[in-house]
Amino acid sequence: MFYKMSYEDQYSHLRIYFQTQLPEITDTQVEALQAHLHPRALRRNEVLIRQSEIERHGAFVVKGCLRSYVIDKKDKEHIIQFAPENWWISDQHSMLRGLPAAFSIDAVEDAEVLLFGPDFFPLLQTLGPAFQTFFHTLLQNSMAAMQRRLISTLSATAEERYVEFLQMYPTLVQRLPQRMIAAYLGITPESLSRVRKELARS
Amino acid sequence: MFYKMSYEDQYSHLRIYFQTQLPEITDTQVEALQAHLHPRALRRNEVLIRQSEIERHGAFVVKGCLRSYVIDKKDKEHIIQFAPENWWISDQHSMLRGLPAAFSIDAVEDAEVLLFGPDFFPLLQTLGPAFQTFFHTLLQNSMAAMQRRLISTLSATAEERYVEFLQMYPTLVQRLPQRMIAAYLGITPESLSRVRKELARS
DNA sequence: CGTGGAGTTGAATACGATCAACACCGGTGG
DNA sequence: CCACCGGTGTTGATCGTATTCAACTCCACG
Repeated sequence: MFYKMSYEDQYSHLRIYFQTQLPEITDTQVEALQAHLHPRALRRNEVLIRQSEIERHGAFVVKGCLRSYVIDKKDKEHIIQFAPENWWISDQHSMLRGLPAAFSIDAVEDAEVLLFGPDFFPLLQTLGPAFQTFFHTLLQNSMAAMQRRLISTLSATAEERYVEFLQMYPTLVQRLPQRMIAAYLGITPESLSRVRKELARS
Repeated sequence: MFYKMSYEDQYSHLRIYFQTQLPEITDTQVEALQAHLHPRALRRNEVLIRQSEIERHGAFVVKGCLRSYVIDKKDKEHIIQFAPENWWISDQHSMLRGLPAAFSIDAVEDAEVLLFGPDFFPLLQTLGPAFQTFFHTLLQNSMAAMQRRLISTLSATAEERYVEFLQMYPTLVQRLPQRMIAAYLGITPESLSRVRKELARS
């Protein structure tokens, strides 16, 4: 049975999120944000954005977990990002330009999200510099995280990367099937299985 | 002999850059930018930012080529980015927060740069939304490029990645020593040498 | 029930790393 | 001016890590 959170709950979740992140936020500003964020429920495996199609929205995750991923020429799946509660996930690059999405986004678990469209970013400008700084900082943090991950991919073994992943997302790990962790780390499910076996031995 | 461009030339280069990227820019705005950008000449191999140290500036490259890179625990060098003419290079994440730099930046060739400090970003806010959008877009493009590179690193062979690199930076390749291309691709110089040999055969 | 996906294990393979030797400059100092 | 030297790139032989392919178990779910 799929539990459905009420929309009021989703918005109150959003309000708490922003009040935590931006304490000086006003009720008026929260309402303006709500007006541009549309609640939607996703079932496990349900696809929100499909690679190569033009779908101009992104999501704030209220509950559950989403992922963005690509399928390469060799039909292998590569996960770019996991987005559990309170994360933003979107392909801003293509969304803002109306280009085909560079990757797919779907739900790893049953999820509740708030969708936003291209109109969301102009809205931020009207809400003052604190908001722009906030989202700019989010983007910078993503960038820094992506750089660390790239270096790790270039320099560390499968085992080292798996251990890093465990440390980085200790709670998330338990919610993800192993084949997805493997797809995130860039190794085969078989290799991950062996790595885990080896770690268990010690 | 190290040719030194006059500072006037550097600023005129900057003006042309912005007039191309943001046609509606005014002379007043360009002057405001110039006031926050400080010319500096770099010799080949000269270090601008040293990993783990707090150095609160970034650079716009007028001439020559810079690179950002990290040294991992195994003493291997990994290049994050090359920045030839008209590129911005900095560690915004640590610069804005006064944190130790996540990576080093040095000059691959003799170079002329314009340095900016943490005061540069507040300045942009005063220059209007077009500037914020412009730099936001730059950051988004970097992010998209980094994602493509991550996927490529996870899914493609050394040879495929080298060919991609050739296509992506056809002119730059000739200016870079092979060991740096190897450090960017995440392979050893020996492997790159073999890849090139193999490609030459066909 | 029983069926198909997820995870595990084994054996053979491939790709790139490592270590070592050598050729080829380009720059420096005698 | 030339001799030398360190860094760069090349080539060969060997090794290690992860992939591939295949078989099997175990649940979760219809």
